[in-house]
Amino acid sequence: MAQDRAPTRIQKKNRATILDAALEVFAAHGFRGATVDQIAAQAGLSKPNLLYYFPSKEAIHAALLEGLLDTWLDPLRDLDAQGEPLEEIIAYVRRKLQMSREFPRESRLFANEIVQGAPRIQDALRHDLKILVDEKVAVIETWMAEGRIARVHPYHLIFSIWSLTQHYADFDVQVRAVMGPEDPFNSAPEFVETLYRRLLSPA
Amino acid sequence: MAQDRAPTRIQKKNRATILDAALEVFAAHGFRGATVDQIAAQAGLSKPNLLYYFPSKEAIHAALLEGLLDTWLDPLRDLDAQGEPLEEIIAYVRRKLQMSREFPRESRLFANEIVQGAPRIQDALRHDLKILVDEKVAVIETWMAEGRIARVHPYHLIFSIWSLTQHYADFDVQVRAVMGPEDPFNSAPEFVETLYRRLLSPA
DNA sequence: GTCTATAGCTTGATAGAC
DNA sequence: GTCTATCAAGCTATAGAC
Repeated sequence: MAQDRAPTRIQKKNRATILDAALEVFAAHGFRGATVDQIAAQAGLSKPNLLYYFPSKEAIHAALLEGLLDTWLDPLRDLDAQGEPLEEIIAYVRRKLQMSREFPRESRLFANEIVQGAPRIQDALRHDLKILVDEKVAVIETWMAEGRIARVHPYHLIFSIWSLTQHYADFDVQVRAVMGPEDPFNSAPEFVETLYRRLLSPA
Repeated sequence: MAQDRAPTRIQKKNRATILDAALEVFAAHGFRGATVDQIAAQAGLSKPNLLYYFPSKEAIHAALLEGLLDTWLDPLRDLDAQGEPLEEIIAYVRRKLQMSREFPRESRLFANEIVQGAPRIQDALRHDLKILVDEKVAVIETWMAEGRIARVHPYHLIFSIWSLTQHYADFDVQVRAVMGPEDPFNSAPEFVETLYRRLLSPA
């Protein structure tokens, strides 16, 4: 921030514009592949002006990741231990798929980071992410023990939901290259719902 | 190549060493994030010596991708229309998971490329990949029409196999951050096999 | 707050000795 | 075939005018 006072409207607006531009560029080229020039051009600002709002390229990237991990995990947080097990999980899958559709850039930003070894968010994965997943795995295990959903490895169940749903954002070009003009998001929801109903319906 | 004659043993060995080093570095940092210096160091050569074997960084990357797409699709090519449908698909999933375990660097090389829009292999995706997938989708649709496996969207079925199996290579750090010391590959095969048996067993 | 100009570094690739 | 030295371009970040 340029000053210690509360940000003005212009400052808020410019920071938001920069972050949106940076999301676009980082998602498409990775941290190293993105240049400050590209981000500035995308944001409609000069390079020094952009660096007036953020001290460095690194700082822009960090600001993006920090805000995003929380948002990204919201659908899992909403998984309700008091709800009907199968429907809760299906609803989680649907929310996750919807995020891939609405926020593919955010998904690819994370994908870039994690494929390359998560050098900047490994701590967050080991702490925040692990704690949340462990908590929800406990819920799922209870449901399985009560025979309300079929028994499968709960961690792999969650990984499968992540991989399946994020695939449509992260590997979008490949999916579309194979499917042609048909929009994958038209048919994906029904497929994933069928998959998890058959996998988890009590025997 | 340095000369037009057939490569000597030393040339072959050095080219192989360079490609292996480049795979390591490109997989970990992406094309733009990798430097020729890093690759040379990893290969135990000087930078000019490396560029004696390949004309440019671009050429090394292209050589890697070219050789790899074929290998990567071999498991799908092996899907046999004459075999027992469910067992053929399960065997495909197992082979694919095994490749993620044995060749995680190759998986991440592709992941980096595709997440960033596949600028260098989009043509191969639209031609070679699409042709192969369309052919195998036809086989799967026949099986479904004959009632030998349950009916699901065949393209999404294949995407699900790719995403599920490659997730263990591409998102390895995240998987391990969540699961802790336990090796995900110990329990993954059983999970994916269960998943596809329940999804595809005829009603 | 925003710009032009530029410092200072990293990187891909080449020259030329051995 | 392999090296040291180096060039030219591209990059992040800053200086300083307005």
